[in-house]
Amino acid sequence: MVRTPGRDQSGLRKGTWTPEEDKKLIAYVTRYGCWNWRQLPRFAGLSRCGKSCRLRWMNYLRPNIKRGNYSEEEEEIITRLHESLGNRWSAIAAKLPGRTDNEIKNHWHTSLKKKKQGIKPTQTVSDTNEPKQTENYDSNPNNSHNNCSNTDSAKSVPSSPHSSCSDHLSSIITDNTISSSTTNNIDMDSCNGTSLFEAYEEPRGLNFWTEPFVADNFDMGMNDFVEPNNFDLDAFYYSYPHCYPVFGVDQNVGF
DNA sequence: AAGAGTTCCAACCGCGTACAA
DNA sequence: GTTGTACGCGGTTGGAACTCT
Repeated sequence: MVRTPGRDQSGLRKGTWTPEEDKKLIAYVTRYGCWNWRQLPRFAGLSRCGKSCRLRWMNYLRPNIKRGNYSEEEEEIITRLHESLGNRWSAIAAKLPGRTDNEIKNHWHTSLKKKKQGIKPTQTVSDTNEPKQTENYDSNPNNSHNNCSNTDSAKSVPSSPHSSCSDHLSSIITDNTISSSTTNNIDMDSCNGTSLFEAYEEPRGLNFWTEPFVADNFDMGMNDFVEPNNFDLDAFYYSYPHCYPVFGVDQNVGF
């Protein structure tokens, strides 16, 4: 499922994102917003192309992203919209708060298309009572803060089992820098009617409004990224359980 | 137990569009 | 009108996880 990390000809990293890279990207975007995706990785201390950063943020790290099982209601909406819009996944995603076009596209090809064609989709782990262990954020059974378990009980409620997780995320890192500087990039509709501004809490004494982008690390070099004050990795993984490392870290470490 | 086949989804790639110079 | 740059979208792929034989 994950791609082998590698580098392209220009030395930029490719493949799976590491938790460290995620951390850098989130820390940077939540503080400064995505003012220029092409330049962003350089200032964020990432050896990635801007396109890759944008994709990672939009499809995985962005607040309010709903992950996991689709409710029947959501599937119905997707099917209906696909009939009218065709493969315009971004347009469909715009109607489904918290879902990304990529995720919808994948779900369509793996499940809904077959359902529509009358083919019973192959039963997968997610269709059973067994939580799929490959998801980072569900891989730690001892994570007492992870309320986003992929259990079947979630199927009985309209929203995704991960919605609570997303809500939690948004309340913690919802960011007016993002909102103000990237209105084109952040789908405001995906906030379930709650403005990113409204839920925003000033993180750890930082004032995003009074601290200009050029603040402390504008003139830094490629690898001189300075994390926001008192960046706490534990707090980070608490807020972003789905970024919890899959490899190289003791999965049984609870929060 | 082990190898083969299948499924799923994160990530990549290329193209089209928008916009500024 | 042309060119260059940046972004967004949709199609495709890589490979781990899972299932089957």
